[in-house]
Amino acid sequence: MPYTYDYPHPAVSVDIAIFTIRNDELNVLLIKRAEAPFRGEWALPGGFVQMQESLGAAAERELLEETGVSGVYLEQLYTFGQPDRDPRERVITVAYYALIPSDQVELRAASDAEGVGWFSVERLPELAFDHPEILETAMDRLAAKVEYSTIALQLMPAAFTLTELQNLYEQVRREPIDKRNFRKKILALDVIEATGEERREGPHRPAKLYRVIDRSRVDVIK
Amino acid sequence: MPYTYDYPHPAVSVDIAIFTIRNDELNVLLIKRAEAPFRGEWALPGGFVQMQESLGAAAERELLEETGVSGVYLEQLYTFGQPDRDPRERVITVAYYALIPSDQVELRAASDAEGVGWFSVERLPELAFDHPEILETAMDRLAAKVEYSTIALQLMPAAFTLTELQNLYEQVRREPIDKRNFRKKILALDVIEATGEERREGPHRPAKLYRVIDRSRVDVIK
DNA sequence: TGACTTAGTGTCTAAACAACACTATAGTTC
DNA sequence: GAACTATAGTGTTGTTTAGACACTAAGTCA
Repeated sequence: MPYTYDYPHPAVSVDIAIFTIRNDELNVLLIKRAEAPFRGEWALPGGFVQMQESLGAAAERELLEETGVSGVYLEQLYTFGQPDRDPRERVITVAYYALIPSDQVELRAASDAEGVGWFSVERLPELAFDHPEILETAMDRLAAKVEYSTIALQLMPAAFTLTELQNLYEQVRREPIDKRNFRKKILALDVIEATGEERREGPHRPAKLYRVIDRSRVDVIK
Repeated sequence: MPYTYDYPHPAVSVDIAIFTIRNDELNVLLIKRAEAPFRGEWALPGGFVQMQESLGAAAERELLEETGVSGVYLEQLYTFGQPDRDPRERVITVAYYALIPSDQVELRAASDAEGVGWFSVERLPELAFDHPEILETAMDRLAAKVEYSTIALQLMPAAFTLTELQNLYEQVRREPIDKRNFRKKILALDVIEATGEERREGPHRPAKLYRVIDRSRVDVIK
């Protein structure tokens, strides 16, 4: 059943950079393309926007399909529309990025399901289309927001140590942070609290565990 | 000549919030709609993206058509795609905003040409479509960027006084600024310099004039 | 020449940020 | 059980930045 218009229309898709933390490293979810173009190459998950759904709803739908999660941090990133970015037809893509707490990652995607994989942002494969540019834009946005908001907490699991949190900040910012200054600052924000538990692992002093006080909030700081 | 696709495609447009300063007030350019829907109401200038042009090129084209200017600050803002935002068909719009130095405004739009007008952002008319939301988003972005960059200088003419510049900051931020602190801070950035001229107007001490050192640069500060 | 109006200038206090090193506590080894 | 190892945890000081605050300067005009 064909759809006909008086003048040409582009296709519109959403693509999502889905981040989480695995093995203390920032990871992004990629899909192995099963069809041409770029068959066999890795790409950001995405799909076409349905006519009756909003852009945000399309992004949520893609996120749910690929990871099984919903209700996590999801933000529109940028819209990419170079005329030749897809060799088949003109496709304009509205890119989003999502942050998933590392304990909410479904086994479906976490296990090495065929054609889906988590990749450390330090060791990315070749990407299809203009997805390298999209992913770079997402990482730049994330790095910028980490500086002036509490967005990084959206990646933390239900309980975590301050060392793990500092490690995330250091990865995103790509530079080391002083331990004492970091703890002073993050605790002064009053956005995390000690759970009272601690984690023992290895021949050294156990670390206190913390939780995010209000997961639904991302504060702008300063 | 109809264009046919196997599945439905939305239309894609760009809309631009074009800002300048007129009479010491932040102004935005609006177009009076000549056709339905929202005939006779004011709207942001915009149009459909051509199949062979990039999104940025479409925005530049619209900007040039409406104001006669090019080469000014132009940035993608956000993409709006609620399914019902246009009653005719599904239209997804990629919004941009532009900043025009107040001495580059062409008479065409500056004069009260039929169907085009500059409006103070303090006294806006009713707007068509979801353009109130788009314009609010643009003003929020501008206010945010003024805080941490030198973007405000993109609105200043070739020569201006520090009082005029401070006045712009106060309007965008919607709160008064201390004159001495403002001058200290802006001069310490080393992005403007005295022209050596001064402006005499009215029964009081003349004001020194300044110019932007490098118009093409927008620095992120701090 | 005095009144009026906007331009222009400096100091002090408080807060935020950056640099910096040692003690605590668990597990493991001998 | 003493010594070793590895990571957790903790304060102070100097520097920089931000904010509060009031008077003098230099034109025009009556």
